[in-house]
Amino acid sequence: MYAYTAQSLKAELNERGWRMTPQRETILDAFQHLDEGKHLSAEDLHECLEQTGQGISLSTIYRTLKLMARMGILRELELAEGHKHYEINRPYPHHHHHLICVKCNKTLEFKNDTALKAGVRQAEKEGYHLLDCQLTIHAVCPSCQRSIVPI
Amino acid sequence: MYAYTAQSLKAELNERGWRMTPQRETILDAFQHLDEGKHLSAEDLHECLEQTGQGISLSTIYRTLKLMARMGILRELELAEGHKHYEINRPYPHHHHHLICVKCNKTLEFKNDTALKAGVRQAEKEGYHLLDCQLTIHAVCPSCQRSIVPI
DNA sequence: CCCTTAATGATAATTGATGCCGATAGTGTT
DNA sequence: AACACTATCGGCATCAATTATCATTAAGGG
Ligand SMILES: [Zn+2]
Ligand SMILES: [Zn+2]
Ligand SMILES: [Zn+2]
Ligand SMILES: [Zn+2]
Repeated sequence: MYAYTAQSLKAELNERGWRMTPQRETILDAFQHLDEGKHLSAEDLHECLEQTGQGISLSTIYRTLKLMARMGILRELELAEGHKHYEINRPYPHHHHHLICVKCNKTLEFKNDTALKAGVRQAEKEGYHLLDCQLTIHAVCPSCQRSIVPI
Repeated sequence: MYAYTAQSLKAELNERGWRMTPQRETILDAFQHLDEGKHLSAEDLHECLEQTGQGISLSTIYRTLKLMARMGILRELELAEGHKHYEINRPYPHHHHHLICVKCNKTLEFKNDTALKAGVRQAEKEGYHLLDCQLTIHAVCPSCQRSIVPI
């Protein structure tokens, strides 16, 4: 969980016999310039890059998101919309968690070092190499509690 | 997050103008008798009930799992296999979290009251009605760290 | 017991994600 | 700088998990 640059990503890829490509750099760059609190799905990213004239095929987007998540560069989030979202995996003290309303899908971010430390400690204890640690809260937000809409 | 019975489920459903059905009771019962550490997908549950002669259509299974998750009776888990898993949402001190190897999908359960409390406190602070709180750790297990298989 | 309508079951449709393959282009080497 | 090797790309076909549809059934309140 450290901050990646195009250079350090290339180094890590080459070390494993893999390659740096313009597409991978573009995608890393997109996430590095994404505002805190924003999360992109594969489709989101695809459209977003299309609009800035940096179009990348959807296949490559899916492949790269999965690759970067498994390298620990991106966090794979299961919010409440039926598909994965991604954000860059910033180290402490930027690390945060998510509070999700299951009715309206509104998502709040919050920080909690205790939970983070608990995750780090548990991974260490079991000898696991940590990639990401997220405290996810499913709940009903105040306005949805008042609404009469079923479930 | 309290322990449901067929009676209390019926009461809560009726209160919202919904109905208790044999299928819903069967599914609640299946999860209540599931060993700790077991997680079922919709397909798993479908086959499992089929074998004990309590067959329920897959449509109803999907509908009921989603309903119960949104009522807070079941926890919806995003493990590492591309489809959702469910388990009953037991209150403290049975409440637990998951440590997942992203390479082999092996999943360990562990308890951590600190993380649970942090989640409860955060939900309260924002005025959210808590349904579930899970600390999910994505990592690489010791044996997968030694393996040469790419990512 | 009856009426209203929520819920079921069977099937079709959707869709997020992956597999495939010929074409392209990084990387290490000569 | 040119080359060889092969990882990666783009476009498209495919898969599998989930959702939508709708006629039929049955729960629950009066
Ligand atoms: Zn976030
Ligand atoms: Zn809400
Ligand atoms: Zn569990
Ligand atoms: Zn593993």
